[in-house]
Amino acid sequence: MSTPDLQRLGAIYPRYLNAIVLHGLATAQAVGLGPTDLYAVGTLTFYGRMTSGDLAAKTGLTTGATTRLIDRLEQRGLVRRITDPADRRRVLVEAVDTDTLELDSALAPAREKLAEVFADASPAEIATLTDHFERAAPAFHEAIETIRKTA
Amino acid sequence: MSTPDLQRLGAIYPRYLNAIVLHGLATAQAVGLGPTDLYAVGTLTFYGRMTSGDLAAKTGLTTGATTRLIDRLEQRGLVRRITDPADRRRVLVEAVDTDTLELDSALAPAREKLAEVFADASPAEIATLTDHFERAAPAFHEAIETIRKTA
DNA sequence: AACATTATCTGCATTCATGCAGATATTAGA
DNA sequence: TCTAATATCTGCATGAATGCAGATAATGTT
Repeated sequence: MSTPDLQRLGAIYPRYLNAIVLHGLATAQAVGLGPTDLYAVGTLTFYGRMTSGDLAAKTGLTTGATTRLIDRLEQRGLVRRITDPADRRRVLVEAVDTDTLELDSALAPAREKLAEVFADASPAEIATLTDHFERAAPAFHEAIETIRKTA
Repeated sequence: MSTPDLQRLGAIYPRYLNAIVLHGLATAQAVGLGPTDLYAVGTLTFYGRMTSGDLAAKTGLTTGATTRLIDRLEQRGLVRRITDPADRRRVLVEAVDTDTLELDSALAPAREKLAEVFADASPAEIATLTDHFERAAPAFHEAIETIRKTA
């Protein structure tokens, strides 16, 4: 690929990521949750129920801090604790699906504006973007693990 | 565009955004900064010097909290205060360019893995992605403003 | 010149997330 | 059965980010 292409990509990409994270922080603030809390809910929603320990690993918190995190989220009715019948030491945590969540209204502006962006894309372009997202998402997760191991 | 396309996009996109924000949080933790602090530096880096008040608006903090934020970042040598000669009440803040920053090493894993993802894309696909990023970034910024006004 | 407005900073207080170390409950192994 | 290992929880303490209200300094206005 040619250099001008890469230059243009290199110029916008960090700004793009910056904008997404800032939007994530603003969203958390809007719903009155800490960033970690909000994105823990997201993790549980997208990846399904998991043990408290697994959630601790995902978030990078200690198990004690994770207990408290689950406490906060449970109190808000965002997640639910289920004791694992197979191993009663373990606690499975799962997101409560709540479309009633104020989160929806906080995400609405982004949804609307992004809908416009995607609406102007051809089917082929949508496919290209989707392919990219499908590869980039796990890449970020791997990077997170690497960062945690290194640090 | 066809429904299957949109379904696939709708399935991956929230996970993709979740991954990016989680990566942002992990990065902040790795460099020992709060999320707000790290992304304030990013904002200053990408958008250039601005007044303390403008930074307060961008971050959604009060001016008092912003003063403290700048204090923290200045103490770390990440930003610099410059009194505006035209209006000496004002304080311009700018990012100190420091390639030496440990931030670079924290971002390295993501950079490497994303480089692989982008390397497999054709020039046309890169162009599609770049176009998208260029439109999505401002969309997120607009969404942030809308959220703040609403909340 | 006097006053109002604006921009940033400070003192004080509060909230909250988090770590750490030890406690408890459960399971696995010898 | 006794002991070790594992998973989560609790008590305690701490640090850190933030808001708020008032202080300070500079500018604009009449």
